Amino acid sequence: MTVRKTDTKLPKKRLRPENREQQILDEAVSFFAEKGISGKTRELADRLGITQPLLYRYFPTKRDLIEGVFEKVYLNKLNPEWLKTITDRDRTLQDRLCEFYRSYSAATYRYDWIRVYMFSALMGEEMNRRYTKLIEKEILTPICVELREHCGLPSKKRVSQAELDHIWVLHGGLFYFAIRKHIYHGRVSKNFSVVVERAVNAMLEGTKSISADP
Amino acid sequence: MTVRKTDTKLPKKRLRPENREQQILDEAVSFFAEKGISGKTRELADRLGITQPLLYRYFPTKRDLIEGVFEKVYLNKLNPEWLKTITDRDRTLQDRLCEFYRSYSAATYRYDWIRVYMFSALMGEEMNRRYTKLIEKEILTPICVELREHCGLPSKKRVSQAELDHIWVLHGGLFYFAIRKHIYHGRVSKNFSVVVERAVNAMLEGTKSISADP
DNA sequence: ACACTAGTTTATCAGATGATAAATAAAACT
DNA sequence: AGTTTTATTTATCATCTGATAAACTAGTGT
Repeated sequence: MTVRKTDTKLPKKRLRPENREQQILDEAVSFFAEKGISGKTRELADRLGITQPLLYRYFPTKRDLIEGVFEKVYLNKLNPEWLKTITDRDRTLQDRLCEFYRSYSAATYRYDWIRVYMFSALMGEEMNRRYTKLIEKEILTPICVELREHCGLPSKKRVSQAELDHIWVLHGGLFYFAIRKHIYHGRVSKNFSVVVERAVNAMLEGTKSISADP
Repeated sequence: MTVRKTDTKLPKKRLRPENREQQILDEAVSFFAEKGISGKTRELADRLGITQPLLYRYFPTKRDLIEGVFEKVYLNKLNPEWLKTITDRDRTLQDRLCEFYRSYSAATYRYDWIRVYMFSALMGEEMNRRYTKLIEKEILTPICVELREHCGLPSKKRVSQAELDHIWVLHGGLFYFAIRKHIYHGRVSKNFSVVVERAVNAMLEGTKSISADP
């Protein structure tokens, strides 16, 4: 069977190194997000419309490419605005947390991000643990402090593991929405904001309520 | 360098097919949970102290072995007692949910289970989607019904996606505890029961509270 | 127009890996 | 004990896959 060359194939344009590297990295993120880290370099090259050895001009080993993908996904994902939002006591905590999760989810609850994140976590990548610790320190601990204030509790002692775990249930519960969507491919509400509002509202009211009596 | 045969090597006992198959399957679960689905058959055989071709006597292909692992992990994981616990209106909902999560977490929040579950999900395995739907139907929907009762709301209409998503935040939030522990290898509280109690209590109180005013 | 530079392809390797066939030996049977 | 059966190993294959080297050619400068 003869192959008809009727497809609109662009006359193989050459790219400048920096552009080609970016192009490869972009496609690699979406490729490995879909296929997992054991995705084959030849298949990635096919998607890019280039030959497999060309990858090795820009990334000496597959591991280097994967690391590029990880970096691209993990890097600069902590927006300094978030801490400001969370600690802005001129607004209600409900309001602040909803805005934070609106912004945070827009940044991270994406197909590529969620999946690469989970693949790297399963691989035991150091980068993942570092990120989780950073979230605890820069986001969850401040939320715990604000939560104390919201519940009318004193805030002298260090935020405990129990307090962190309590807020992790909300944080992880909302993250799990993205897992259900992008990893389980299950049915989820279209409007995530509504889910956030309800969950945050219930958590705040509930936590205040149970902090009162014992 | 000569190898000293000083190791206490048992004189290669033969197993009956059913025993050997079970032994392989048991080790395969823990092996693939750790290494992921791209774990090599030779390495698995090494762990078992057998040769790699022997695996193929019991499982014609690697895929068959993996499917055995999936089945072993997914099968019979839905305890009929759970539904009874959840719907037993002689007890407080707080009490019922805490007991359910105690039992549910003991059954599923295990290193092997959580990881194989996540690997299979990332592979887009049908088994995973089926399981998730089953959880929604047999566990989460009943909880939503009980939650309506708990909040003094009427329960005529069908449980909505919004209601499911709300309870998914709790369910996923608690599941996320296991993800943090077994996938992220992060620091978590020793006593999961305490986390459950607090989260369930806050959710129930909070949801009742926000169901009252609007 | 010619030569040079460097981005890209072609050809190929070496090791890994899933899988198979034949040889071996432990257990079971007579 | 001798024979048969079959669990297990040894040897090996075909293919895949990450990686390398050399050939090729589009673009650039003179």
